[in-house]
Amino acid sequence: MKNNPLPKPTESELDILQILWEFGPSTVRFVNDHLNKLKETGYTTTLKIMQIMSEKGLVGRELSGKTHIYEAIAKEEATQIQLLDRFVDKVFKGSATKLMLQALGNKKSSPEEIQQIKKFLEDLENNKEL
Amino acid sequence: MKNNPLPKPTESELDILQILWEFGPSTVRFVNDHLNKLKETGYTTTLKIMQIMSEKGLVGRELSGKTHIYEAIAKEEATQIQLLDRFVDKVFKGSATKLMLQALGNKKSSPEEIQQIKKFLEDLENNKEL
DNA sequence: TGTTACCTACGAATAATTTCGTAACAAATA
DNA sequence: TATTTGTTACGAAATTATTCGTAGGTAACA
Repeated sequence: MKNNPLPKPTESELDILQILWEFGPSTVRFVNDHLNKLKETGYTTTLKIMQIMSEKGLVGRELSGKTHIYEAIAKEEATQIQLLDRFVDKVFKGSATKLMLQALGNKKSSPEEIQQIKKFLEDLENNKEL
Repeated sequence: MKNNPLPKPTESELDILQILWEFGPSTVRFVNDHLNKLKETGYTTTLKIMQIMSEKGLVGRELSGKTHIYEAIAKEEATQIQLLDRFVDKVFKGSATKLMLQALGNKKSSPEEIQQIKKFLEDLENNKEL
């Protein structure tokens, strides 16, 4: 039971977190079934990784009957921000603007999404506190 | 001398690419010195990774006297886009918009940068071809 | 009861990445 | 000439992440 900042999840761990974030507390069986829609993964592989995540504090678990129910402790937004920060530094030398222009130029956004972003930018300009 | 798509660079390889992108063709010594401003790294470690990058085709090299001059073959923008695509999929389930709102909300952008992004968005709306 | 079906725990194999020691060579230098 | 310095090549150790086999348990069930 450490009290340290949560470690950066590995790729496999992130796959599992995505499922826990989307569906809430789940069994290994449930997570593994969903994982297998994405990529072939053995049950004990998923189990092992979830056990490791539990040791790291990324997830919590409780016994329900004979099986464990796992729950994400790492929160979705906080994890995204943590990874985004690292990524911007590593790949865009810290320039979030560069990243955004690149993302905008490359991935197609719908007119609605563009509106959404514009609105957000205007809010940002009008009110520095968000 | 393969003709395949360039592989995704590892983290260490990316550190080296950043230096080659910034300073142009360089020796191992030069790259290692710059790397050491970022993190302690032995000379032969850097050499080894650059040799591997050469095998993978991420960099080219030519002999100049007795030392090699290395040059990035993987281009900066193309590499950033490649990594960004993967990242958006993995971390934001493919939603570039979500990523941008997060990046905007978290990293502080200057008014000039916000203007730049707004202008870009307007161009996007007016003219789908950029 | 015995067989099947699930579950956990855990060690170990595999794979991918990073680090570094050592050898060999050549050029500069004391 | 002998030593120091700087280079490449290469193998292998170390580290980190992933995968999986196997053992042991319990519950359902034929």
